[in-house]
Amino acid sequence: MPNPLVAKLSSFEDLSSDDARFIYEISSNIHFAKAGTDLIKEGDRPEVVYLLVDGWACRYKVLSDGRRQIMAYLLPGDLCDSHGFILKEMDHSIGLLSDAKIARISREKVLAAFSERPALARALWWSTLVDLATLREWIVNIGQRDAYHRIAHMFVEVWIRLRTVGLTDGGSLEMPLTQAEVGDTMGLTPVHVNRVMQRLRADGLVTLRSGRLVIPDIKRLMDVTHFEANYLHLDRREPGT
Amino acid sequence: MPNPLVAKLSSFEDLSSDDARFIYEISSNIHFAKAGTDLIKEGDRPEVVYLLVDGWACRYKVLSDGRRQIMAYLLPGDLCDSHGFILKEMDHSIGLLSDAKIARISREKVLAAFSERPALARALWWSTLVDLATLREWIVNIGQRDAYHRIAHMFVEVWIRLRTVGLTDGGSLEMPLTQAEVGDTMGLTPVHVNRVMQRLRADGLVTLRSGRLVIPDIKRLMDVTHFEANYLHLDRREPGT
DNA sequence: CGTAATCTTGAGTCCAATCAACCAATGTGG
DNA sequence: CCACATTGGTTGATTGGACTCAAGATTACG
Repeated sequence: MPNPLVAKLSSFEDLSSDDARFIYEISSNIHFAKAGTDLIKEGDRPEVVYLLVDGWACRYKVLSDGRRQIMAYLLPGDLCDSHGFILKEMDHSIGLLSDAKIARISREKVLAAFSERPALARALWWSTLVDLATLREWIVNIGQRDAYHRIAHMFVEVWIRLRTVGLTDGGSLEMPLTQAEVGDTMGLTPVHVNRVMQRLRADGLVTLRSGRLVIPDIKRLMDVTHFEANYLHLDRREPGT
Repeated sequence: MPNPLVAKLSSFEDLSSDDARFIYEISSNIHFAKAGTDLIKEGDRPEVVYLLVDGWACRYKVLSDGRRQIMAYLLPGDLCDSHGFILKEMDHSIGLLSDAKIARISREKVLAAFSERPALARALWWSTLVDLATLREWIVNIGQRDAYHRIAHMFVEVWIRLRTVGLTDGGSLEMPLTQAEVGDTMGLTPVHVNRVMQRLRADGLVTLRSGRLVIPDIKRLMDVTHFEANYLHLDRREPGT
C-alpha cells in the first residue's frame, strides 16, 4: 500500500528505507471521516497532527457576513500543521471536502522526526516552504488573473500536486469539488464559476463532472495559464548542499 | 540601539540576554541599499539571509504581461527566507520600497541559531508560521473584501506589526508606499486606489501623505474592517508547553 | 526652477455580482 | 417503486464595482 507522504517527500529528498518505514509506522493510526465535517476548527488548539491519507480537505475562514474563503487544498500526503503546537490556537478551520482517510500522529512522533531524522526534517521543512510559496502564488492568482485564467491555473496546480503523489490518470484526476466550492476558493460566485466552466469546456481545456476533472491537453492548459511551476519546487536540489 | 528582530521575537518568546546578544552580534554586518533596487531576484539562489533593520521591502512577482503583485511586506525585524537555502532557487523577488538598512547573516549563523539555541529556533519557527497565517489572511482579504475594506484591513495589519517592533507613534507610522504600490499589493489599479483613499480620508479613517500614514482612531478602523488579530499570533503561549 | 513622479478627476466600458428562476441528478422514505 | 425533497448545475436580466483611457493638478526633487 503506497503512502502518499512518502511519495511526496521523495520528490524532494531521497529518503532512506528506514525513514520511509518510520513514516509508514507513524501513519498507521488510520481514521475515517465524512465529507463536510471539520477536522480542526478555528480557535482549537490541536494536540495531534493529521496526515491526509485519502480524500480532499481545505483550509478556510468564514467572515462575519457568512462568506467563506478557502485558502488551501489539502491533498493526500499533506500534513495539517506539523508545527501547530507552537502556536496557541488555530486561526482557521480545516474542513473535509470529501470522505477522507486520516492518520493521527502524536506530537512526540513529529518532534522525533525533526530531531532524530535529518533527512525527514529537511523534507518537512521543504514541505512548509512549498506551502508558503503556494500561498504566495494563490495571492498572485486571485489578485491579478481574471476568472477564466484563475480557475484554469488552479486546475494545473492540482494536477501537478496529485501527479507527484501518483493520483493522476493521464490528464484525469479526482476532484470532489462543487462549483460553489471552486468559487469559495477563487473569490468568485457560483454563478460566475458556472459560466467560466462552460467556456473552459467549450474551449476543450477541461471538464469537471461528477467529481472528476479531465484535462485533454495539459500542455495547452499550461500555455493558456502561463503556468510557471517553479513555485512548487519539485526539482531536486543540486548534490552536496 | 534597539534591534527590531529582538523586539519581534520577544513578542513571542522570552529570549535570554545571551540569545539577544547573539542576535545583536549576527546582525551587526550592516549594509545600506536604495529604494527600488532588488535585494533578491526570482531565480537567484541566495547564499546569505537578509535581516531588514530599517525601511520597507516587499516580496513580489511580475507576470508575463507586466502586471505586478506584491505578496508580502517586509518590515524592520523581518528576515528574508531564513531557510531559503533548502530550496534550489527563489520563486519570487524581494524589492526595496524605501531606502533600507540591511544586515547580512551567513547561512552558518542561522543554522547555529536553529541547532544550538532552542528558544531562538522556536521563535524563528513561530515567525515562519505567522508568515504563513498572514499569507492566508491576505488571500481572504483579496478574495472576499471590496477595495475599501481591503485597503483598510491592510493598514490595520501594518499598524499592528510596526507597533510590535516599536515603530508606531500613536496612530501614526511611516509608510513609504505610493498609491500604485498599494494597488500592486491589493490587486487594484492606481486610479481605483486613489478614489478609495479619498473615501477613507473623507470618512476620517486614515490619511496617507508623504510617506506617513495617520490613523486617527484605530479602534474605529478595526471595527470597520472587522479586524481579527488572531492570525498574527501575538498572544503568548500558555506556560509549560 | 524645471522635470518627472505622483496624485486627482471625468467619462465610458466591462467583468463579475446579484437576483430569480428553472433543470437535472440523487437519494430517501413511505 | 415512485413522490418528493435536496443538492448542484444552468440560464437570463440587471446592477455595480473596478478598469481603462486620457488629461490635468500637485508634489518631490536634482
